[in-house]
Amino acid sequence: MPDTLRTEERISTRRTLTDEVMEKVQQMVRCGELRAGKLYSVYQLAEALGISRSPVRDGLLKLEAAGLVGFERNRGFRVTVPSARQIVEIFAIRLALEPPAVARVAAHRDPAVAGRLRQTMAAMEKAAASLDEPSFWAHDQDFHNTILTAAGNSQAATVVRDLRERTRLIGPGTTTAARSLPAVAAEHRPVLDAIAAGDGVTASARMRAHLEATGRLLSAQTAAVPSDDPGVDALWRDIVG
Amino acid sequence: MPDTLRTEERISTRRTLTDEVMEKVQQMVRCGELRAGKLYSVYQLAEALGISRSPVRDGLLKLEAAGLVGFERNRGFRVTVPSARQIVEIFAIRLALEPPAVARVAAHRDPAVAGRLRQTMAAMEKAAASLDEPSFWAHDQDFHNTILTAAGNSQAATVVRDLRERTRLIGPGTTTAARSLPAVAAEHRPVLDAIAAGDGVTASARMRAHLEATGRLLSAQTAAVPSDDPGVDALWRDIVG
DNA sequence: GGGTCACATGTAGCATGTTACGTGTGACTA
DNA sequence: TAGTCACACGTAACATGCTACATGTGACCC
Repeated sequence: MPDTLRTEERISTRRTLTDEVMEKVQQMVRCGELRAGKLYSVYQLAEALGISRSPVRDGLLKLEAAGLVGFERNRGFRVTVPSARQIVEIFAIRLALEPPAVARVAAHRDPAVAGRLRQTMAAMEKAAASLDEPSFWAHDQDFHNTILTAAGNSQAATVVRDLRERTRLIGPGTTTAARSLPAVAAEHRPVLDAIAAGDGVTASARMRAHLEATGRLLSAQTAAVPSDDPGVDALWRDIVG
Repeated sequence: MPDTLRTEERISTRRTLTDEVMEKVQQMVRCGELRAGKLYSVYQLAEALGISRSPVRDGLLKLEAAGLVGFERNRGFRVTVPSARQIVEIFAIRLALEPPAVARVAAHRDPAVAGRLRQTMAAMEKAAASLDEPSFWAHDQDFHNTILTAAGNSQAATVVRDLRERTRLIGPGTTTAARSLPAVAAEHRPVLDAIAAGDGVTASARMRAHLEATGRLLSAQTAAVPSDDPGVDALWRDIVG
C-alpha cells in the first residue's frame, strides 16, 4: 500500500447540500434577502434555491437546533432574531468565557498564535475601513475563535461560535453599526498587544472592555424603541453586573 | 371570544415524532441499547421504532447539530461519546458559568427558588439512595437548570443543558459511577444551604467544588486506561487551572 | 504470499408523494 | 353590528422512491 499521494482533504467532508443551505440561509439573512420574523415556507426556499425540499428542511432543522430559526406546524418557519435581553445574556456568557481564555493565551506566549492574530487583525481593520460588514464580522469571528482554540478549549470555541452566529443575524445593513465598525476593530488591537506582551491580566481586562462595548452596541441597536434605552442598561446590570 | 377554557399547553408544541426520536435515542444510549461508537443506520432505527426514516433522520440531524451523533456518508451514524479531554473542557465551561450564577441566586434570596431546589434535592437524594441513575441525573439536571434560570440567564441555562446531555451519554451502567451517586448528591446540599442562607460567596465556592469533583469523576471514568490517570490530571491543569 | 481489482452490499443524501391541520375568508345568523 | 362556522388554501410532518458512493469480499495476477 503506497502512502505517498496523500489526500489533500477529508473525503467524507465533501460539502453536502444541507450544509450549503445552512450557510446560504444565514448569508441571506445578513443580506436582508430573508427578513427576520417573517413567515417563509420550505417550498418557497427550495424553489428559490433550485433544489428539493429535503436538504432545505434538513438544514433548517439543524439551524433550529442551534436556535436560529423556528418552525410552526403547518404554518412555516421564521428566522428568530434575538431579543435585546437574549443578546445581553449571550454577551454575559462570552464575558465569562473569553477574558480568562485570553489570559491563558497571553501566558502561553506562542508566537504562532500572535502571528495569526496579527494577520487577522490587519484583515479586520481593512474590512472595517471599507465598511465591508460581512467580511468584518468574519474576521472578528476568526479573531475570537483563534483565541479560544489556542486557550485549549475547543468546546468553548464552538459554544461561542454558535452564540455569535445568533447575534450576527441582527440589523442587516444598519448604518449605525457600519459607522462604528472601525471603532469595534480598534478595540481588538490593545488585546492583541497585551497578548504579544505576555500580559494576561491586561489582555483579559481589555477583552472584557471590548465585549462589553460591543454587547452594549448590539443590544441597544436591537432595542430600537427609544424608551428601551434605560431598559438595556437595566438588563446589563441585572444579567452581567 | 370567550377566553375561559384556557389551552393547557401551547398547541404548536404538540409532540412530534422527531422530538420523540431525539428523546428515545438518548434514552437508548443511556440504557445501553445503543452503544456509543458503533455504526447504525437510519433504516435499522426506523424499523426498530416502527416509523419511517424521515422523522428518524430529522431527529438525528438535530442531535448531530448538538454534537451527540455523527453521520458518515453512505456508512451510517454513530453516537459520539465525548473524550476525556472534551469532558474536562465541558466542565471548564460550566465552572465559568455556574459558580457566578449561584452567587447571584443566593443574593436574590427568593424563597420560591429555594423551595423548588429543596424539592429537587430531596428527589435527587432518593434516586441516589436507590441507585436509580437515570432518575438521579434528571434531578441533577433540574437542580442546575433551576439555578441558572433563576440567575436570569436562560441562554446560559440552555448552553449548560446541551453540554450536560453530552456527558450524560457516558458509561451506561458503570458501577463505579453508581456507587458514588450518593456522594455526588451529597455535594449539592451544602450549595443549597448557602443559597438559603443568602451567602453568595460560599455558595459559589461550593458549586465550584462540586463541579470539579463531578468533572474529575466523569473524566477519569472515561479515560479507562490506567496510564491515562496522570493524563486526566494534566488535562485539568491545562484547561481549568 | 502480496498486491490489484471487479463486484455485491448497504447506506446517506436527495427527490417526491401523501396526510393532517392551522389559518384566513366570507357567507350566514341573530 | 357582532358572533359562528363551513370551507378552501398552504404548510409542516411524515412516508416512500431513487441514486451515487464507501466499503468489504473474493477472484485474479505476479
